[in-house]
Amino acid sequence: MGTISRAIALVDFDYFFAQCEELRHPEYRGLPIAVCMLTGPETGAVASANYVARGFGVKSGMPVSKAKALAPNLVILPVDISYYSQISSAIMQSIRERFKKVEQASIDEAYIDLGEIDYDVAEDIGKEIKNIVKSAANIRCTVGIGPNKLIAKMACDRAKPDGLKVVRPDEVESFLESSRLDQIPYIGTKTAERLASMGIRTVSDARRLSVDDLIRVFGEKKGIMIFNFVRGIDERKVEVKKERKELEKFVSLKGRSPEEALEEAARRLFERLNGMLFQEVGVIVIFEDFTVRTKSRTLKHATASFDELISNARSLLGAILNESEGKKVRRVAVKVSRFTKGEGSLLDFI
DNA sequence: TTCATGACCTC
DNA sequence: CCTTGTGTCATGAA
Repeated sequence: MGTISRAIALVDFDYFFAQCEELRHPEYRGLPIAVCMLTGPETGAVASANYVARGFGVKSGMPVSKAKALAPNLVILPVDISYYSQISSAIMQSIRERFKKVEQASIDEAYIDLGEIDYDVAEDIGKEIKNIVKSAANIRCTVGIGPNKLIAKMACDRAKPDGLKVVRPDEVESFLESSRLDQIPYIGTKTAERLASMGIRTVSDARRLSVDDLIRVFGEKKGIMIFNFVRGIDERKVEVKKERKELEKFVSLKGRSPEEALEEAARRLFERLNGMLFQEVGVIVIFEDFTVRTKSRTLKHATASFDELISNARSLLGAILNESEGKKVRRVAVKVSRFTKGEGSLLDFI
């Protein structure tokens, strides 16, 4: 008989975009595959790479040119989000049919609250989850199980690909101590560097800092979060219905004027809105030197009108361009937020 | 409260 | 060989 305690599972579909492509292109199996966001025929960045490609050192975020240099026979495919969304929805639906408390965290991740449970049983459920994902769409995944979201996530990261890892409550301590600081969610490069500059390099080092010290350096929320996370404490709930808070659409200029690109962004954003009411409009401009400028405006009333969207977006863009004379624009985005329950509904999650 | 910006996540 | 696309949250100033 194992421990009976609350357990949360995180299921994460392995190298999801690339695995979806392997599904419909069996002929590429065994070859290195990179699914890329392409701006031109030869330029862009890797969004997802299969493990054959990763064996050559190909990683997400890497420029396509570099990926090609690393992996000679690299198969380069463009991102096809709507195809991956269909597969994701089918899987998520199957998971929801079996479990009550499911929180979809992204297109390829979901938390499942297993409640108070014997951890040996939880382990079997982990295997069952893997089977559900396999049956629903023939997709391989990794499942992490722990006493909270944090440990479930870290267990999952540790077990990829095609893995299952259970961290029991009494194993949390040693599990954390065997983890690097930057393997803790929300401790990214910047935070890790900041900690390193203070001489903090391991989880044990970080535990020696007081909450007050952490708050002084990282601010209240983040300071408290780091304090708790390095101790394996995480009270976040599995939230079954998460509502989207904002939606934005980026567009590259590709020779057009910023105004023309803005119009396309607004149109495509509006399509996805599907009649949803919004009360805030924003514009984001990314310049050639990668600096970012944003402007946003709260409207008097919530609206679902395209005319209001585009006219506000235009004036915000004008204001930004005015204040940044002559700088060349790379991309523009239109953003809407402050949704209110209207007739409409947002199309698909993510 | 509004607005701007930055950090982080990660396919 | 600097890159593409979203979304959330925190913070600080106005």
